[in-house]
Amino acid sequence: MREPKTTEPGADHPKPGTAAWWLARENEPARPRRRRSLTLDAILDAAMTLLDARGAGALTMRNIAEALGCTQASLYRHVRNREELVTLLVDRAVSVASAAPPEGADWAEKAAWSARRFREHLLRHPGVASLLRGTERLGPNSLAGMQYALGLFIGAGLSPRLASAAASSLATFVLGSVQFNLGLDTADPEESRHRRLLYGSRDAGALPLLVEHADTLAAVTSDDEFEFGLNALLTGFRALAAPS
Amino acid sequence: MREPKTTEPGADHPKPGTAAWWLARENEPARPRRRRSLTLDAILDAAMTLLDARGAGALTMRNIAEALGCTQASLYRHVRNREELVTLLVDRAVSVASAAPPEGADWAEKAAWSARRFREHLLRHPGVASLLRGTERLGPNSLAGMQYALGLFIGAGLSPRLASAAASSLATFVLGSVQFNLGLDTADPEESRHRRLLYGSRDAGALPLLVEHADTLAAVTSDDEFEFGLNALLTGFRALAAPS
DNA sequence: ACCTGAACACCGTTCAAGT
DNA sequence: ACCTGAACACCGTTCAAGT
Repeated sequence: MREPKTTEPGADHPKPGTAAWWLARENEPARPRRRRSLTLDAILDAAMTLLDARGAGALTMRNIAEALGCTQASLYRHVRNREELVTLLVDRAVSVASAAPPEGADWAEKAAWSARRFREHLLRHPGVASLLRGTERLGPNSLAGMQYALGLFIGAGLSPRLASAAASSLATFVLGSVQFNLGLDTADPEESRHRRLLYGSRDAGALPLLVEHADTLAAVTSDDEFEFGLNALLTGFRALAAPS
Repeated sequence: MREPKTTEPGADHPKPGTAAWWLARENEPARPRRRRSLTLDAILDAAMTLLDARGAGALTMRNIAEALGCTQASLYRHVRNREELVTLLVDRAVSVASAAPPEGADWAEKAAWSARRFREHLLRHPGVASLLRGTERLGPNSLAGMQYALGLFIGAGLSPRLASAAASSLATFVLGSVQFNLGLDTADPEESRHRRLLYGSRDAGALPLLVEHADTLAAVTSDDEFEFGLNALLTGFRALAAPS
């Protein structure tokens, strides 16, 4: 947001989160292992604590520095800018995705289990969900999740290409369903009541279905939506995997 | 973000985008129709122009005011805060969703047409896509889209409840697939090359499928992902609508 | 009744100067 | 080599004062 005056931003360095950036990162000359009081891990830990405790709005360089007892400027010794910090934080926060589902289940049950688990993790850490867009999923933890999903869908009979599309679709759906309901407690009876009022008071000529089914629509929770969509996606995967 | 010192934010007024907020909005005493040089519509027009031309990062109260030739403070006479402005802007920018698909197509083809059209609209206006989260979809234009989708899925044989879940799932998927690839041109050969390098250079012990299929995976575009996921979702809807 | 000017409390980022 | 202090150019929001 605060770009330097003369140079194009990112002309020198790839944008955090891109493949080029992750690649460049591991080819860097392995930070001189001096006695450092401040480490990248400590910064990310502090950032994660802050994010969980006070939300994405409180994730500022000043607050992170304060939590660590250093100055803002010190952070820039470990991180090129805030975007880079967020990219690293998000990949780290997403490690749960590679937890192993119960053995003995078929591929669809395993995929559903992982998707639900990922969603629950994000619901417990809404700050992470709110940061988890734009940023591409190419960090080590995201890649581990991708490897797992690929194995599942290839095992189900999809080509590597389609398995990749299936894995992305599922991740997109999980993330989208959390983000689209962020800060919106659809299970809250007060919110549900307001939605019923809103639907019911629309113009019945223009929006007849909303008016007619106001009660039903207002009662649908984001859990319902998620379960239905997950079910539909996996059913679709199964159909598309079956030999035509 | 800048909350007043003593009072809880939103203790007085509902959060922009919630059902309660949209309801409260239309019950307000219909702004005294004086000669006003500055109107809400003009503000939203300027904001939209700014958003398209310079992106979400440039959508500041200062820039909007400058474009209109007024001071920042004047904006607050028409809008309670920036969040409210964004909520109104997003609903307005989403009106395209209610365009009518070709007649004579079946419900699944119509749904696919609308989904593609919505996605293309968002891809052409990435600024809108980047703002279109959190904010719930309860504005007039969102509701029009919902009415349309409900009609489609009820016509396909789903109950109103499931039709609502289907409509939400589809919207979630479209939005998620755009946001998840924001600023990431998967069709860019340079980006694709970097992804191939990244996948190919992983540890073959831990991530064998990524290494083995690096070429294939790097070639998958976000268009491919979207088409596959859309197809899967609609196939799933069809299966779940059919009498078991 | 409407709009402005000026301030307030914040941001991310940089960099000379200290140790 | 590492960290600090202090600044710079921005934010959103408020409010007394003007017209």
